[in-house]
Amino acid sequence: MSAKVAERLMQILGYKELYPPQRAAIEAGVEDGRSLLVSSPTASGKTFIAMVALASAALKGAKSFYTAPLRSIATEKYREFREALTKLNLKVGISIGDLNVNDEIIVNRNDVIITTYEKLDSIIRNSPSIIDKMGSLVVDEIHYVDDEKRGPIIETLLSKVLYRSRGVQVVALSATVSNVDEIANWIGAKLVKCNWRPVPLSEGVYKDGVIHFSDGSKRKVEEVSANPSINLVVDESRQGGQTLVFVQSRRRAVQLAKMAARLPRNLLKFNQGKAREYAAKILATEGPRLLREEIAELIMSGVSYHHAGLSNEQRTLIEDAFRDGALAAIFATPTLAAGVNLPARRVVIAEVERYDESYGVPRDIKVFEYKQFAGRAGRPGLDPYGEAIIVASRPRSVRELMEEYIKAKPERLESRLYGVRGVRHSALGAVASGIANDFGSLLELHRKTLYYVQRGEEKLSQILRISLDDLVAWGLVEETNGKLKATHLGYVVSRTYLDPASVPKLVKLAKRFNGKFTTEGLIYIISSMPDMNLLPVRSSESEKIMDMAVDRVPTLIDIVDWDDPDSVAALKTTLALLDWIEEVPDDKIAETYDVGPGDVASIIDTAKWIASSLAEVAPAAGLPEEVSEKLRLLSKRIEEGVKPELLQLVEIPGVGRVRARRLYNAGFKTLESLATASPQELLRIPGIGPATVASILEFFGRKEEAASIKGRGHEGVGLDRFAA
DNA sequence: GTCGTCTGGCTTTAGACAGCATGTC
DNA sequence: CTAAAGCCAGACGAC
Repeated sequence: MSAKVAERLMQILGYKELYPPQRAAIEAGVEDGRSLLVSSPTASGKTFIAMVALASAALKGAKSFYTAPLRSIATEKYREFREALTKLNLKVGISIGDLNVNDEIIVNRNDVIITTYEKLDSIIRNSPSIIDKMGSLVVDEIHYVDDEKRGPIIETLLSKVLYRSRGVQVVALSATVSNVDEIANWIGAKLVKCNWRPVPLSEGVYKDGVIHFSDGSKRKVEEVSANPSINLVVDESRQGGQTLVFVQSRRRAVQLAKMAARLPRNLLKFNQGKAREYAAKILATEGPRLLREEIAELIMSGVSYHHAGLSNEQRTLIEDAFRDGALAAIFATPTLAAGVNLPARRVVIAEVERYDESYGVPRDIKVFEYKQFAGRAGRPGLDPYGEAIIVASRPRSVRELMEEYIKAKPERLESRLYGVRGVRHSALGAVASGIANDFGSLLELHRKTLYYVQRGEEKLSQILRISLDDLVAWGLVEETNGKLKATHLGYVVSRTYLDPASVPKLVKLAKRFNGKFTTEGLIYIISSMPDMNLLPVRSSESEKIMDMAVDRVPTLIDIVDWDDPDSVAALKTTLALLDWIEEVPDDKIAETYDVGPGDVASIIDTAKWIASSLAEVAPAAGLPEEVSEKLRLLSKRIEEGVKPELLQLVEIPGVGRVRARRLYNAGFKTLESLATASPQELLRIPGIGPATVASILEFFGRKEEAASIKGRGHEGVGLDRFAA
């Protein structure tokens, strides 16, 4: 039966024939549990190969796992897999960090489980025996091993699977890189390498009004604007196609989008009706009003920008708008290249230099990154071809860029496990979950990393020794007679998934606070943890931050190390979070701290995770129980963005911080007082409409009343200015 | 003296995973 | 280490 899996999937998906890499993968034995490394361009059908592997193993009664670097990718694949695999009577589940689910239930109830890397790592930590039931593991975007931050997770995650079970089928999917054979060797996989693309790609360099394609052909572009990228957008739009323009800074993305929007109306082709719809949807999102209006206006002109300063909702809307033909172009930072599938006929790489923080100078992007951008060119089934065009900046010659990028081979993938941070994390997880119980087994386990394959035993052993010594010194692991065992604290830290280095940092700061933990003090501790992501501090800004601190958090003045930029950034982040839980409107926060709504959302998300994790860690680290309670409360407040008195009210679906405050101020201070409120009374409160009232009534089980309210029609969303 | 413009120096610069609880988009 | 654009202060010039 297993040999038929691919055929059955073809039928389900309506495929008539397979793409070359798919055929190659079948021939190589995906259906029979062979481990594979599939290296082929974007959109060459790797998802189908993943499906075949997952389904084949699951149909034999084993658990199949699919793991990816981003929640958005995981969600996209979840929908796709569920759609197809349910028809084979397989159950598909997803477990990622922002969904409220129990991993064990998800794993037990489903045949195919979709996760992010970290989530799968965490699942394995909590129950390593899952590996024994694992039939197939698909690791998507495995080239992420080369990522400074996330790479070590993939390596050590995979090392645990490879170490514990020789039978698991690992199907690794990768973009094209030069050392694929080495990667295949690492995971013990057969290499399926293929450069075939579903849509032919032509690559070129644009300079002084002419596109020089790599095949020698040229195309003259009318210079309607002073900006080369915009000329390329207009040129493509005239031919009826869409363009993605990749830039290397947010500001640049915004600026170019605005420039394009000022173009004479007839130069860009896009669906104006749809554009209006999406502009209205953007206006209805959360976040600063000015920013929403700015994007809405841009969309009305058929363009938008796209970067991580936007909220996820806004980003998704912009992507949808592009897919729907409402936009002629998107000007994006590299987020868009890494995320969900969003192809365009033309891709413009507006600049190949990017400022590099670690060196303090601009550097050229990698060939690999260029190929990732270029991979977005050409929509399968829609475009006869795709184009990737690099814009030559003034000092660059066409030939230089052609040699350095278009004709160049992508770089090797290098292990990033050289730092102690990743190894510490992995070692603690291995010891706490019982996968390793002495230095020997720990070393054995880490021999299954790419780092070992590339750097050898000596270096690995050194890093491991240092990491272990740290863990012992911090009281997370005990080493007696060569046997390793996690302490209670070690178990807790491992389970929370915090960086083990959080512990010494927490202990040190706790001492500084001398037993007095105020709300701002705790937020500062949260912001100082190694896992926190901090708001950027401009050099001209530190004085302003100091003034605000004197005013608002005088207790922190002596705690902050003013010479340490990270400490100042933690303070800035603390102030923003404090505003958030004091119910300052989010657009006000974004403005005060000069960041986008996406940045605010990001610190909130991280802070609430760290807060609740620290609540677990604190007692184990010897801090009073009351600190834990405060942290738990704080985590809730950060999640909802409210003062303590609103925590009850925000439990109601449809009631967030704003509506809760309105209800509270109208006298409904508790759930009890709301439970018996009359609908008419509630409707009189400004900002509380029929939909909200219905939701409140439903929450209290007053179904009939809720239904009668719902019947009264909908409110407009206040988007009249865009209504034709 | 006041206003407007030019210029040179200084500043800034991408992204985003993880816990817990509960029968799940 | 190989950039480029915004911003601001100060210089300069016209009146």
